[in-house]
Amino acid sequence: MGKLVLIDGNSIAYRAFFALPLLTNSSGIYTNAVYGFTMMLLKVLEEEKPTHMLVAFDAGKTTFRHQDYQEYKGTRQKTPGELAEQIPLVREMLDAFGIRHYAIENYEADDIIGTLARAGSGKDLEVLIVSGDKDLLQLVNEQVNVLLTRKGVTETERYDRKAVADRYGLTPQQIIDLKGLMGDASDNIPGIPGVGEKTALKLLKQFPTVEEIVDHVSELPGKKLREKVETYRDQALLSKKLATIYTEVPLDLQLEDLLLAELDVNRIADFFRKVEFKTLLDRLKKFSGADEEETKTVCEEQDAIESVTVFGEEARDEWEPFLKQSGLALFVEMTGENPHHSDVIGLALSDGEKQLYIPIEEAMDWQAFREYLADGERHKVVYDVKKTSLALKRKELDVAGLSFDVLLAAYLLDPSESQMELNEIVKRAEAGYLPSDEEVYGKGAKRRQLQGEELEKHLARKARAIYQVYPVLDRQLQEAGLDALMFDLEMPLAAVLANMERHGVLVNRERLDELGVELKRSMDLLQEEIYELAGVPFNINSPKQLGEILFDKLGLPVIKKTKTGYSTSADVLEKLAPQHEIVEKILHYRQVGKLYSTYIEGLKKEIGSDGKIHTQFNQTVTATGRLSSTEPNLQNIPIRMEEGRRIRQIFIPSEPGWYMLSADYSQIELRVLAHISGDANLQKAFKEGKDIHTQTAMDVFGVAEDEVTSLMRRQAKAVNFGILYGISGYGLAQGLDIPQKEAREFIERYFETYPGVKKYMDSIIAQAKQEGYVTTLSGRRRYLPKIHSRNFGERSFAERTAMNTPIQGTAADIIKIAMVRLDRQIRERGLKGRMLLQVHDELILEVPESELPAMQELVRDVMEHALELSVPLVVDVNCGKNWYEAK
DNA sequence: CGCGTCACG
DNA sequence: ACGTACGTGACGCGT
Repeated sequence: MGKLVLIDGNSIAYRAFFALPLLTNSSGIYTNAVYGFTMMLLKVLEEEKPTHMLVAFDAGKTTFRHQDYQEYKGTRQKTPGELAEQIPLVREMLDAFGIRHYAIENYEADDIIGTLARAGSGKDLEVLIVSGDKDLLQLVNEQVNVLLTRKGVTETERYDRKAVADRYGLTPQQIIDLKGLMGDASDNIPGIPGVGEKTALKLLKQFPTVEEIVDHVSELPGKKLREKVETYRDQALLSKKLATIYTEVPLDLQLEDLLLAELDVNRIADFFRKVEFKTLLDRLKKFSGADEEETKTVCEEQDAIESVTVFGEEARDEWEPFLKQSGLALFVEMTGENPHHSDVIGLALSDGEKQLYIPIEEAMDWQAFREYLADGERHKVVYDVKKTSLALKRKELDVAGLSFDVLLAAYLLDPSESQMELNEIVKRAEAGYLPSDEEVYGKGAKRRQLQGEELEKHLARKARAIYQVYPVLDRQLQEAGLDALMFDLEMPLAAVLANMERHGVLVNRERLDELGVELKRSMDLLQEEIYELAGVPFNINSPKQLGEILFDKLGLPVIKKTKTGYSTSADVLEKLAPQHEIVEKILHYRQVGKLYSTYIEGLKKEIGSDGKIHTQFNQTVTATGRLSSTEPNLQNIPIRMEEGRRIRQIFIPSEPGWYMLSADYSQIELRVLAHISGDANLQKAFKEGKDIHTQTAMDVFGVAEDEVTSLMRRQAKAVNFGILYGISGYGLAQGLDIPQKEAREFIERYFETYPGVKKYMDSIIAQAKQEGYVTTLSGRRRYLPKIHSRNFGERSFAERTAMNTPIQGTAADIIKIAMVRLDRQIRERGLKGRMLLQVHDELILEVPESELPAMQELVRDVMEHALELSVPLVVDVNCGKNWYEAK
């Protein structure tokens, strides 16, 4: 029996376009949709082994559906130009594969697919439909399955009758009824207003079709619902009709026309070369009969390393000219992930043709190499500059001229993909092929250290990949206007961070132990009391067991549920506190338990033999441009509650008589908002040095300063936070624990007071839709493909992100600029004090007593003038004998 | 290894 | 009707 695969061309191209970053090839042509489409196609060919195939496209703007309903797809946004221009290329690609594509006036791709699916199953073919559109599910039957894209283009979900039933509780035919009732915003199909998926499914459980539902209106539950169904009866029937795929399109092709011929690998390879899909050339192998000379050479060229030399003493003279070059790629291999606790194994260098592997002992013993490393004039390209320099400094090798980090470049080009592996970067840049670390090293327990030739070859391969990917990324950075951010900010910052990490923060071990004993005692006591009140001992840390005790045994009311059972989160427990004295004890136990396990035991494990903690500041993780901190995370040390705040007492200066100095920006994000929104009122408040939350309370509640109650200020503060996060009535209601209606009124009044902010929020969303990304003041980008999503939740999330990212990201830019400048100033002035930590809007330094006045002034000056905004930046500086006291 | 929870800005 | 506040990382539990 044969297999017919039918692809919804527009849908897949659209998915591919938004799933992949908007990358161009060297002639400036956008190719992301073609690339994604091709990936999907290769996957289907590989996994499904079809005998027949067709890709259906929509033809013109109007279809037979417009006769019934003129507004059909009336709200649909215009296809972005960057996508539209790729459609002819998609057709060209299909031609290269010898795959038929088809469009016909007056009908949509769906109808072509429907017609052929019926024809195919009539001819005893197994049929598989590939689309991103759930509507196609209506075509499912015993012979017809649907493959829906889930995330991106290559992650898919297969639907047969059972899968449709599991997901919707409906038969495939009823998908039409579902849409008839709930409508479809993206196609502008109205359905019944006020009926969503939930209500529609409920109705369809009662009666199987729209027709029967409207015929039995009187038997439906709820007066409102009956009225709605009654009023919109015809609209529902029309909607169903619109949603129904027409399966009798007059097609001028036969099933035989869709028969797949053997792939013409050369023709495909020509196309791939034309559009510069270098990595896809590799995958072609699987389809070719190995004797295809051309592709074979291309592929082998790409993954085989012929020339790797392992450095030995005898070769020293021979390799010295190699080291004279500037622009070599350098990769350093360590025994583990954490550069503070791992050892260096060896290094690999590449000039794109020759690769040299040097075991670390040899490297340290080779003078010419030491000179090469230390020479800032000879540039080195690396993957992860911070880790590389930490590794080399650990071996007391001087290093200079690490001038391009492909990891940082990849991050700036698309910060949504956190900590990209080298093979990912190479794949995206279409600059060759590299296996993933997981493939090479194995994962979990199977992870192993490579040895001998395997190690040498792999590192050589990595070094060469770095060399090859560098020019691509360098050009992409320039094209995106991200080069200044790269070379003037992130690269210099990496060096600053490396020094902070390497120096570490000294811990007062004695104080840590004291606090530990105290917390443990408190925990044991609370545990006893909780067991007593519960009448039975249980694991308080298990949400499952705790839920059973609170809600089953003690019968407390269930306020919120999670996927897996009762919610026992703090906000739920706070509401239950008045009902039973056990609740307060549990809250306290949780708090103390957290402090003990994360901050006492957790930090203890991280103290090194030098008595210090060396965190890692990750520069390529967050989507907004902030840093993150791991192993341990020193950016979330408690401060809000006094009990936890004392943890800060354990962090002390590393030299006797020195002080901890903390400098934090006051309201930096709201000031950034005032600047970028240009709102006159908000700017005025900051220029006059007002307490911003009090000012907001005065404006929003229309009262004088002395009439602002603490409740009003608290609520105004929550509104200000909400604004920064991309406000919604629901979110603010949650934050303040008030009805949504009230929250919406607050927001409305806020926007009346600060109309510039409202204007900014609207325009930034429009901009995100237009450009596909948003930027910070320094031009840092974040792509938001989901801003076009037809899924409300996804789209709303993208919109909030569009509002928040420029604010959070600009604040991140500002403190990063300050750090680079402060570091330079400290060195130029020959000061001994040094930066230790950064906590998003705060810098922590350790400083000798004699430098305190100068350093306070310097830090404040540098931080306040990192970027000149239309409102002043204000920095508070404090110092003390430990971090706790520097408040 | 995913989930719930909670620490921070 | 939809279903979230934005950005992170670490811990303990239980599959």
